[in-house]
Amino acid sequence: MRARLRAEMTDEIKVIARRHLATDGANLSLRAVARDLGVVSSAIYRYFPSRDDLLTALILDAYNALGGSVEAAEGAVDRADLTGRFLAICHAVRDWALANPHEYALIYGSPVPGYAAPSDTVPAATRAVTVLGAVLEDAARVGVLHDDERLPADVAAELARVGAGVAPNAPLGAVGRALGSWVQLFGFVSFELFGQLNNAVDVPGPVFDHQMRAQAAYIGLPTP
Amino acid sequence: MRARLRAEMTDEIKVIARRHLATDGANLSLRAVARDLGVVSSAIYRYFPSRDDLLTALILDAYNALGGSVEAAEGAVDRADLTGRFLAICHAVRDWALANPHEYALIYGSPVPGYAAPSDTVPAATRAVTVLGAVLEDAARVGVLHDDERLPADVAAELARVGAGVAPNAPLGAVGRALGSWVQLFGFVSFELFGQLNNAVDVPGPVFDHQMRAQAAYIGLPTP
DNA sequence: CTCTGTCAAGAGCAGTGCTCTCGATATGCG
DNA sequence: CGCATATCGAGAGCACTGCTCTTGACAGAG
Repeated sequence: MRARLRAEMTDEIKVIARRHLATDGANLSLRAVARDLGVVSSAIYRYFPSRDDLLTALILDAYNALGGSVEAAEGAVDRADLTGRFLAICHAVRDWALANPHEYALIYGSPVPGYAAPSDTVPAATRAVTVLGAVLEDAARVGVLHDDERLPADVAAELARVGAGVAPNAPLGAVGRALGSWVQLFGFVSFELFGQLNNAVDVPGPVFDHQMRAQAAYIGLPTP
Repeated sequence: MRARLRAEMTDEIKVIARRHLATDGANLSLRAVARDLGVVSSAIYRYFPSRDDLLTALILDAYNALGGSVEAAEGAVDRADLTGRFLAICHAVRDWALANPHEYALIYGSPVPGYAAPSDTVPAATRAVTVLGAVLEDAARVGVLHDDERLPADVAAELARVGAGVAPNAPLGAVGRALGSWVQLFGFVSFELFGQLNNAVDVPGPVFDHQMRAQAAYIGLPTP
């Protein structure tokens, strides 16, 4: 009972903090949140030991929101349509990022100095890439992925580590190409959101879609 | 004479600010810089109208430093070795970023909220990508680049805009693939620097080199 | 009914960006 | 050379920040 009030208060703080995040960016002011909540600043410390802990909670929520979006979008696609599932993942990431730019910046932008993400954010952060791993794994089971024989030993070792986590049965060459696509996906979204595409690409949407389709083919996913 | 003292003071402020940037991250404290300089905080305002203007100066310097590194690295490679020039660019970007992580975060990380980069940073920001454009242009002149006939009209239009700035004679398909490589390059560096590769890739160097070699081949640069 | 634990409020500390005023000092002009 | 002017650093001060500590009110348990 008392615990439920506490949970409601915690949620309300996070909601208002998210709203401030959307308007004022990453430099979140505890006092401003407290003002909006009609409460004195020190009261916030009853629920979050420090501003960094509030940020950590928001980061965790952001990772889970993104992961949930990706899971939902990919889950709505026919299991046999591997390229469609891949594209659903890519667009889910971009759409979520465009809808929540500051939360995206919070988790994929420059890390807050002096702030080290606690290790309990790792599982939440892994949710999205796990979905890609499942697509890769399904593609490997169907046998459409080809390998790359010319992998240097150290590269192969690293890719094996990467693949072991998300797609243990995919050929290493495909893991490498998928890693490149993953990096390109977030590189594109970051460029678009952080203004690096200004004076270059006016309407990024179609370009993004085309790039990701090309990546699907490059990974080796069948073109429907 | 008076002007030279002023220039020296301005430089000294930027040097100390860069040092603070390297230790404390992006939340640069004017007062701390003033303390290190043995001067009262308000004196800084004689040289920079605001903290944002100091940041802008640092951003401009960072863009130019990165651009200079890229130009130097690419310039040291035999003109005929197109893939070598491409790889030199990629490694120059990553090496500079690893050597100056906070300055990299300043220009390619999440933008400071409420801060809009003035338009005079654009030419400096363009220096690096211009070098890639020159490689692409040389490759087009030699005739090694192939096009992609299946470009949707809107994508082709955007790629034409991109290509017009840096490599007007390269086929649009190659421009698109190069754009993808560029995005992947910075995506990789950002992932590595911002800790997104933790728990996945231990030694990113060889993986990076392999990915960029694959990109060179994907763009269509000749494999030596 | 008392005791205990939880809560918000308020004061206060050290730090921040920024503005303003006030002397000191150097520069350029007559 | 002498003076007016422009530039400079120092200092005080404002409004704000995260955070700590103490104080007093209140609800639930025994």
